[in-house]
Amino acid sequence: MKSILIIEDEKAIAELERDYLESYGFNVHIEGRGDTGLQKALDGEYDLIILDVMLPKVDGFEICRQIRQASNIPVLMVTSKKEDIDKIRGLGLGADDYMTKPFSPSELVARVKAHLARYDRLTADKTKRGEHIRIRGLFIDKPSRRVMIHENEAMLTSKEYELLLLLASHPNRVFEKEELFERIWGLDSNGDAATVTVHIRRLREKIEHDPSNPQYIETIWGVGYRFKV
Amino acid sequence: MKSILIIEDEKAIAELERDYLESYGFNVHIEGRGDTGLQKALDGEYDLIILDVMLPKVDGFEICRQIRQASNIPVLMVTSKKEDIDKIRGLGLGADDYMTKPFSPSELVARVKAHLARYDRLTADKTKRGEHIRIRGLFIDKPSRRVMIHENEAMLTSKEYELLLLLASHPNRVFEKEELFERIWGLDSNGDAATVTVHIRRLREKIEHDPSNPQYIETIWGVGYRFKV
DNA sequence: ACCGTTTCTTACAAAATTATTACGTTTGGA
DNA sequence: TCCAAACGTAATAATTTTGTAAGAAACGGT
Repeated sequence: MKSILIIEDEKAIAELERDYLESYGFNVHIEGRGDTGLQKALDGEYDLIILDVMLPKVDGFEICRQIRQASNIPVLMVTSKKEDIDKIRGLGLGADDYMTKPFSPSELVARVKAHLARYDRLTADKTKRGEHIRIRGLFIDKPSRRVMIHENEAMLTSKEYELLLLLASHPNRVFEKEELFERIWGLDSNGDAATVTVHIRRLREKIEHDPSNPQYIETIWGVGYRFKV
Repeated sequence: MKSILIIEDEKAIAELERDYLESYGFNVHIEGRGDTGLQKALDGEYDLIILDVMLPKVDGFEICRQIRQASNIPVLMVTSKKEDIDKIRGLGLGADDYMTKPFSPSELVARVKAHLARYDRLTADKTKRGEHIRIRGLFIDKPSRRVMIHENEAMLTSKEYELLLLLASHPNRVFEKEELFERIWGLDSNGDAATVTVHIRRLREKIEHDPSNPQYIETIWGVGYRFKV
């Protein structure tokens, strides 16, 4: 779940925003002052910050500048004065968006979603080409050895991961059980290929919606398995 | 110099945009049709695309979708129909911004600049720059080699600091124990990787709230460790 | 539809890996 | 030089993963 920090001294506005955002499944925290807000913002625990311009102690411009020193997370500035907009732009603070009060809550949610999506898109991009595999609802990130199945992380053991990676790296190719065993367990290993069956089963348990009717790893009778695409 | 592609069938509008953008030092190219525009867009020679929704041959929605398959460059959609805005959002095309005609040229330039700046900001290599790292409640200051954990300084020893820095410099990446040992102790070192285990333990003792349920440094069974983010 | 073969599925025990603690040695600063 | 902190090693405990076996189910050819 994404977390949003609202730095806003008008309690009524802040709570309205919070209620709306929470109803869309966001995790929301409110800070009423500039100084404490800045501290929270720099904690790095939030995915997006909604920042009022006029604040006690430290104003929104300064907070935005300081956030940008430390991170690139989306900052959405809010103001009631139209002339602030030019100032935000002119100062080159690096705010991602700005809205003038009053604004509709649905407009706020739409923008928040858009910014979060873009941020994910652009920062996920640093995973260079070939460092991850995406096939249907399955996502394999090699550097982190993580596997996501429809947004949820599948906690695979070492052997399960290697098995999946090998299969998914060669979509549709059929691997004999013996080959799988040799490539993952090693040529010298003394076990037998029945082990593969059990591991395939355990893997399916974790990545398939219905392990008995697998969508990803298909059994090729009398031969072995393949990753279906 | 940044290059901008305008895909727009109304010549007058396109040329107005072009003149204005050029006066701000941008390199501008105009395409009047959807199909040729898409081709140009996929060429990868532009830094930003201004995209009209209603176009001959292929419409703006489709172009946007296809651009997003291939890259993350900023796409600014333009339309004269207000209801298109909701459509752009609803479809989740990944457009970065949208403007309704008529709009002021200075507004256009301001947005273009903002999107280009953000894109540069987010795609710049993260690990290179920065004297410090901030992830969740953890703060690592490289010049002073100090580590703060939720406002409190953690007194790390040399090896502990190097371990943490290496891990935190590559968030989520899994390091094998052997690699950690080699990179911190040196290739020539005669010890073994079990040492890493003990140091990880000591490090956790200092930075984790509950060292037995680590929030930062995760164990990857059978492989090594990684800094979780 | 039957039968031999292959795979699925489950449960349990063995094996491997990491966590944790303790202790002796080394290092660097006072 | 002395002392305290840092470090490496080893032994043990705790935990997770893995291999094996055995009965059930599914398949394919006849």
